[in-house]
Amino acid sequence: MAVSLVEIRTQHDQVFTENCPTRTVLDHVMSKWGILVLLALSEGTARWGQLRRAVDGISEKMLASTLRTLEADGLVVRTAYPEVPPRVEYALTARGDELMQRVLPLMGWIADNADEIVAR
Amino acid sequence: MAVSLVEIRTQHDQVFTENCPTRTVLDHVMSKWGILVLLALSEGTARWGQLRRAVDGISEKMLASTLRTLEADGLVVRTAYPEVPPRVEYALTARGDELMQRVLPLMGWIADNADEIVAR
DNA sequence: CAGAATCCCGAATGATACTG
DNA sequence: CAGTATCATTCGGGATTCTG
Repeated sequence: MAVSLVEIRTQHDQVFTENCPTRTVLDHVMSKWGILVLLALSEGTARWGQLRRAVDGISEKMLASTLRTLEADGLVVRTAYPEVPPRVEYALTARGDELMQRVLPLMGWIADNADEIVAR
Repeated sequence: MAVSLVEIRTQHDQVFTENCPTRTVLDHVMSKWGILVLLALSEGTARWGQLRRAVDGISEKMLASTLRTLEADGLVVRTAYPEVPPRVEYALTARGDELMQRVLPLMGWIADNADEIVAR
């Protein structure tokens, strides 16, 4: 796995420039809510209401639009069950799970170091 | 190292809630420009002009404010040399470097998968 | 060269109310 | 329960100009 920017560049000539697909993915995944929704889903399948409570502070509007973006990116799957009352479940796709394997160590580090960083 | 949200929670009771320091760090590091500036610096020390060119599309205003935020967070050091014309160098701190060790695998994965994700 | 200061617009976000 | 619709608002961020 590439562990330096130089290595990444050896395999991609146009990385992280404007209009590069990587910028789009960055915007979706690293967005304020995107990463928190993905984080919540990293624990497993969750329903709309669960996500709303798990992602502290998110509005219904932002949860909806974030989920739609992540679903369009193929990182999240939405499953609606034809029941009354309605039940809808969200889960990571295989690709989403792969992504979160890279994100979780980062989130762990942030959780460990946030106090010191913000304190200064 | 923590590799799941459950593990992270065992060590931190208030993780990723609103008003939690982690949210602040997330906003700084995962911001549109923050991560790209950090990425550019992961290759080593760089001057203002180099950063401006390395981070494609960034305005002077955003470069300045991003650098100030990252410096205040202790992730970047600024060194000004008392010369004419002025020379200023930016570099990752030890903490910044530690952070980027977690970020780079993620960026590599994004570079590898961005095309497929956006194509859909 | 390396910024700081100002002005300003539009997209992103939030709050609220409503619906299948 | 799981959303959508609408409106009000903020503020990220670009363009421009100026300075040590």
